[in-house]
Amino acid sequence: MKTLTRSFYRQPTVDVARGLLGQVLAHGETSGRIIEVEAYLGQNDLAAHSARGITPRTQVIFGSPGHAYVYLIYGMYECLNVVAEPDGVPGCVLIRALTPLTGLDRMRERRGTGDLAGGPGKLTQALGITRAQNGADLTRGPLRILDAGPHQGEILVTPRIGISQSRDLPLRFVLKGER
DNA sequence: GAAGTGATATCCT
DNA sequence: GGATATCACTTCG
Repeated sequence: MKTLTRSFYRQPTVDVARGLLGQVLAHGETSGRIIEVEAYLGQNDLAAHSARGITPRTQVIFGSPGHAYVYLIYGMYECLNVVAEPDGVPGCVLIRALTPLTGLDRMRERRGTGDLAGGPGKLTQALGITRAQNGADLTRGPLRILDAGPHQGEILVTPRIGISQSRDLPLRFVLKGER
């Protein structure tokens, strides 16, 4: 499988979000198919971390596309985002859920029992992704997204989950039947 | 349905 | 400098 190239990420955030569905997120021996994502825009989107401009934490969102934005939420969970849009333009895609493909034993080791990658905080644990990967290049290195080709199946579009602002925007994308 | 957890941003002195 | 409110979640009851 080929790794997704920089030009794929250098697109409008919503296009990157839709394009990521069905692709394969891989970290070392562990990997999974992306089945649920959310887009976070830079403008007119108060739920986005980048909404109030550039800060030490949000600078990678404004940086080069195809890099990872990893942050800690609620004191205990990491969330993985993919930076979209050209350099200097904010926009990122939150990876919300995977179906595990390889390295299942390793994932179980890291997660313990129960669901492996059905939520944003779970999949980072299962793949061993932490803030150490913040800013990592997804087109090279151990953390990558692979091009699995076009997926068959419908994309469901819904409002985003777990946010208090800009709830109405239809920016959550799910592969139908994979949820 | 609620608690737990700590970094971050935005106030305040 | 310091205090406080908020938060793109998970787990256990």
